[in-house]
Amino acid sequence: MRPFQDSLPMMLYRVLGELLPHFRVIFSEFGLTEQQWRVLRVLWQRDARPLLALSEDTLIPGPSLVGVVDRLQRAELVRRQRSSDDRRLVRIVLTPKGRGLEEQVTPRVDAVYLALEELLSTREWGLLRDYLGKIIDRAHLLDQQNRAATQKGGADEP
Amino acid sequence: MRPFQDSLPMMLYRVLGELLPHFRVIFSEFGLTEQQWRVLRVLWQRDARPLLALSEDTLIPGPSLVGVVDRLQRAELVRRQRSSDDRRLVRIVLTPKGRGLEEQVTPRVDAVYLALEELLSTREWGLLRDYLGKIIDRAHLLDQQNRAATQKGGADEP
DNA sequence: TCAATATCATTCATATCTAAATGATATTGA
DNA sequence: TCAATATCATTTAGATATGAATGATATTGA
Repeated sequence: MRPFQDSLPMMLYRVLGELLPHFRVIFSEFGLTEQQWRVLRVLWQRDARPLLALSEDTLIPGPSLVGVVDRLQRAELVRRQRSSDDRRLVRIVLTPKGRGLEEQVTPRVDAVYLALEELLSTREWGLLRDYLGKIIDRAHLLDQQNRAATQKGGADEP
Repeated sequence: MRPFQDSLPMMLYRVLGELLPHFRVIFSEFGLTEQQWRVLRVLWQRDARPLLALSEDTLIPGPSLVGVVDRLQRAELVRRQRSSDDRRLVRIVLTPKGRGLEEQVTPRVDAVYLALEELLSTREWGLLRDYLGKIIDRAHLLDQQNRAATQKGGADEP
C-alpha cells in the first residue's frame, strides 16, 4: 500500500507548501494576502467583474470573497458597484491605486515563475500540465462512479 | 503569456478542489473533518507520535494541530500523553474508540482512491508522481535563485 | 555550574475555508 | 398577473491557516 504521505492530495499539498511561500513574501511586501492578490490579478486582466464570476476566476469561495473584497475596499484598491440592469449583481472595480499596483507586483511575481521553470524540463512541464488538466476535466466521472458503488452497496435511496 | 487560471498553483488548487469533496463526504459521515482524519490516518500507522512529528506527517501547521487534537480529544478519539524523558514532548495516543474507527473509514477512502485511478493511465500516474516529487525535491533551489536575484538587484543587506 | 541558546507545545490576532442559511432581486410557469 | 423557483451577495458558526510571540524544558559552551 502506498504511504499516506505519497497520496495524490498530500503530494499536491506539499508542492503548494513549497511554492506558495515564495509568492507570499512578495505579496506581503505590498501589504497583500495571497487571496487579495488573486482578486487584483483577475481584475487587472478584466475589470468590473461580478462577485460570483470573480469567485470562479480566483477559486475563492463566495463567502470568503466577500471578506477579501471588504479588506481590499478598506485599502482603497477596489470598490463595489451595484449593477443597474440586474440589481442582484455587485461588480468589483479597481481604483486607480489598485490599478497602479499591477506594474509593481507583476514583475516580481514573474521572476518567481521564471525561476520555477528550472525545476523541470519543458517537456516535463508540458506533461505535468497535461495530466493535471486531464484530472480536472475527468473529475466529474468520480461522482457517477461513487453513485454506482453506493447503489450497488444497497444504501438508502430517497 | 499563460492565463492566470492555468498557472501551476491554480491548477493544483483546481485538482484539489475537484478531489477533496469526494473524501470529505466520507469523513463527515463519521463526524470527522479532513484534518482530523489526517491525524487519525497517521496514528493508525504509527501511534503515540509527538505533536511536532504529527504536524510534519500531516502537513498541518503546529498552531492548527493544537486545535485539531483538542477536538479529537473532546471526541474521545485520542489523548495527550506528556513524555517523561523529555517533558517538552506531548505524544498523541489513540483511544480504543479512535483505533476502532480505522476499519470503518479506510475501505470507504480506498474506494475513492480506486475510482481515482481510472482518471489516468498507470503510466501517466507514474509520471505525474515523478514530476510532483521532483518539484518537491528541487524546491530548495528557489530560495537560492531568489536570493541571487535580490542581491543582483542591489537590495538592502543587513 | 550557569548563562545563552534551542526546542516543543501552546496562545494570540487576523484571514480564510466549509457548509448552511438568509434577504433581495429575477425569472418562470400556470 | 402572481406564486413558485432560481440566482446573487451576504451572514453565520465552526474549523483551519498564517505569522508572531510566549512559557516550559533541554542543551550547549564558557
